[in-house]
Amino acid sequence: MARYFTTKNISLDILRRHIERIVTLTDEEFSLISSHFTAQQFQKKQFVFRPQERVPFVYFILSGLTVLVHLDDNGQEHILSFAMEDWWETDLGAFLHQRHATMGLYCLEDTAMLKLSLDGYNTICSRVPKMERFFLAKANGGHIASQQRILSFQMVDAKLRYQWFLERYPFLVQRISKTVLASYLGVSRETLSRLSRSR
Amino acid sequence: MARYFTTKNISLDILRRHIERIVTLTDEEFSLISSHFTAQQFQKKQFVFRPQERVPFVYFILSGLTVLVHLDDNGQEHILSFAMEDWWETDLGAFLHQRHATMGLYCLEDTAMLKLSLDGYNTICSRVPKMERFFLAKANGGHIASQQRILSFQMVDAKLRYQWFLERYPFLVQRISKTVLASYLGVSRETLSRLSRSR
DNA sequence: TTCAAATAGTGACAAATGTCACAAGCCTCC
DNA sequence: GGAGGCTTGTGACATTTGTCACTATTTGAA
Repeated sequence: MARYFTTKNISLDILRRHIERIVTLTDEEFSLISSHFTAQQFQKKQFVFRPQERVPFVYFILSGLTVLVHLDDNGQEHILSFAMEDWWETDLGAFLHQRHATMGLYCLEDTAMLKLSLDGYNTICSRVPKMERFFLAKANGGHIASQQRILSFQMVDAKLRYQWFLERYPFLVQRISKTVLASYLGVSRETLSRLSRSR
Repeated sequence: MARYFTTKNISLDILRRHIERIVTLTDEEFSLISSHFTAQQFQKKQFVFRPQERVPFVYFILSGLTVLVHLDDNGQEHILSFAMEDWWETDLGAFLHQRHATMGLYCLEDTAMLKLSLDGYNTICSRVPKMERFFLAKANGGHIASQQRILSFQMVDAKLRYQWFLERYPFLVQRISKTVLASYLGVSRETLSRLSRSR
């Protein structure tokens, strides 16, 4: 039991440091905020949520590695984004509008998260208004990152996208399979295999 | 002069209705908000801002049609998004972080806008905190739209992207050239030409 | 350890797309 | 009305990428 509380407190420390990079908080404010988060663990190859399910939470990742995955009509998987330590992830549309998920959140590694419900999210925003600024900063950051990724699809061929990925996320390349990387880059596994050979 | 004020007031009515779809405002709140906006007109083929320039404003479009364009090292243009009546547009990264633009905002038609500076944006957010919720809603909407577009690049070939565009934006198809559409879809002009022929 | 499943590499071929070149049609401005 | 510019369509060909089939290697679980 002691171990449990220790772990939980460490998690909350990580969360607080993360938030305070954007807005500063009093102890009271943070204790109100943190009361809405719940810790949860997932194992490698587990889904946090699947397509078609409800998505009651947004997840703050403490450790591990997940992918946000879309399955198309042919059963093919497409990876929208990776999320790891210190990142927030969810199916944003499904979470905010309380709809069924169009994507799934899948763990590539054992992953520890703090989850926050929409109610908790709204309560936090109304009780600690500056948290709206925090979430706004995160949303803007996500939007900017998505635009960069759109550009990478329009501008450059698969080979250059691969090289960019190597430069930008060298630490990730170690942790994921080529199949997963191919799905993120939007090319077939075979094509990626040839790209990594020819340069 | 009378004409000018009339036009301006109509513009502000549009803005108010737009905001009040998300949050309700008192007259005092709206007058504080609107005092930070300035009307500006652009002609067809004009740049609102170019790559490498500063982007001091976010723009709310009253009428007309613009594209957010990126120029790559080969001088090729790639269209990130269209923006028309009732949409917000800017180079978000450049605006928020006061950096040089990586994209340009170009008018495909004569366009009327209301512009808002970062100072004005921050003032509005601190004086009328619920506006932070409004901007958060817009940012989230933009993020969700960008993710959809990433999926469209990963999932489907150019032909299907073209058909989706036809279904989703039939009104836009009337207003833009095939060359511009090709750049948005991420294919060459010639390929698009062949797609529209074969169905 | 051993066997099955997952992962990765590769060759052959087909399909999709880009690039280059050219011509036809349309619009605008003088 | 004509000249020039912009847009569009199209053919020929090269390149890229996907798909399929097969094999080798690694991983994981019994």
